[in-house]
Amino acid sequence: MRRGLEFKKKARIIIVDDNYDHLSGIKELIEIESDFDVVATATSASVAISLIKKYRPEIVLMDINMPEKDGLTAIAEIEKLDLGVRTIALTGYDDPDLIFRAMKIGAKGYILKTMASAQLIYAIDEVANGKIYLPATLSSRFFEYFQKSFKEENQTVVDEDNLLNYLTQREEEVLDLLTQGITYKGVAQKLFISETTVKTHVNNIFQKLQVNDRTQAVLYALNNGFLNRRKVKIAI
Amino acid sequence: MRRGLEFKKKARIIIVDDNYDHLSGIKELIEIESDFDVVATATSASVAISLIKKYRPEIVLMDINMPEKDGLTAIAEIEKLDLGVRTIALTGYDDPDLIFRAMKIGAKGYILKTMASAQLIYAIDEVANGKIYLPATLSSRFFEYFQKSFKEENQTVVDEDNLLNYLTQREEEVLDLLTQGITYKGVAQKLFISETTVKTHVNNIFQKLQVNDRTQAVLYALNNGFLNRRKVKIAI
DNA sequence: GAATTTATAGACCGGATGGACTAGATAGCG
DNA sequence: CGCTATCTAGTCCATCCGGTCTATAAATTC
Repeated sequence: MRRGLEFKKKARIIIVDDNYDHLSGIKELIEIESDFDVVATATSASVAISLIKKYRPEIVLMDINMPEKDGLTAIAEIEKLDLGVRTIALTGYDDPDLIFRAMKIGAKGYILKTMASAQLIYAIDEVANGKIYLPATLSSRFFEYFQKSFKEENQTVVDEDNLLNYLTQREEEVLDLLTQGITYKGVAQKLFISETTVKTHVNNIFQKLQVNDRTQAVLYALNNGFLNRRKVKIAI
Repeated sequence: MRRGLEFKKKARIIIVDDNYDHLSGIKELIEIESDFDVVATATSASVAISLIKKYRPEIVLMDINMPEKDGLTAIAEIEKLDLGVRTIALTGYDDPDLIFRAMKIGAKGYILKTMASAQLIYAIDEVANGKIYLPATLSSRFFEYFQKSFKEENQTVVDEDNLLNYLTQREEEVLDLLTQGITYKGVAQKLFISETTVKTHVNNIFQKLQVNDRTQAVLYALNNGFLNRRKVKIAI
């Protein structure tokens, strides 16, 4: 909408697939069924990256299942180049972990090879227009995986027989300051209590967390979600 | 498909919205346009939770923007109950952060009030069938936010003027052991060097990281992705 | 070959930390 | 009221830690 120039500009595409038959199949499909311009193809990730540097396409269709350098690593590298190239992962598997990793490293779309050709064209269109596109089915699978991982994280962090639960409020305050790398004297000043009191609290903390020194206490606190406790309640 | 019983079973729904007009509007819409069964409605989150415990619906439509207890907190609580209730967030805002937080805490869908009624019915249908549903537009926004957060994470962790980069290999080994809560004597034994050597290394580490003690050094290391350095390369 | 960096190690010192006790004040519970 | 938990504070003592300075061998760089 900004300028007339951008409007009818064909998106330029590079296709990467180690299987040459698939490659030419997809190429033909795109050339016949759509308005996009396939400027190059590659059967390996390393060649693809050279081509991308050379042609600076808008879109890259990347097969994930390739020998040698796999597609995910390739996508990560492309993202690191930061050329504004938008990559769509293309694969036969709808494994949630694969989808998650692809989206995490910056893929702008994820399409199954078994999907209808119209879907592929649509995906390219959406991605070329700056959107991120996941078909509803895959999106659903992604979110299941996404939510499961968060659920597990919350459980291990919040629940369980977390020794942090045995700390009194004052002890938590002291530990909180310790996790900021503050010395006993500093803690005493901040809490307006004597240094010996701090030491008493600290020793009790050691007992309860079953550790021997500050560093271990701090590490225990960090590894067991001490800092997250408040956030969980306030932020969500 | 499994049994005749499950096939035509109407999904039972509870609707929550602090605005009574919206509430009845949505209720009517669902009753007229779909086959679902609105078993109850509520204008506050706390009432809603009681009703959910009582009626055990399959689906809850939850308005996010409510005074008192907000919808996100309510969704989190419902998820904690673990009753198998599937919640769909319903709101006027397509703020990516809101979408992200809703999906993170376990919402099974996210619909804008401005969307067509057919979309709402479709969403309920999908969610009732065990899927997670985000309209393509919102899904796209979610992923932008999702990828941005990962990109930032990687940048702050890997690059930048990270003082950890100035450490020698030996110093890194020492720091690594310190981040495990090991004492100087222990480090000396593990590395087969004298304790005074460890102290020398540690003092150099303090200088380079510009900190004053072990705890601060460990905290610096953890906050600046010391442990991730290896993982970043292996995992992806 | 001289200069620099890194890893090693020692001495000395003072302050910080941790362990083991004791103990008073306060608040809550049965 | 007595019991318990919590917060407070103290003493004594041994050890650990951090600061500073010096020094040697090996490796690297110039």
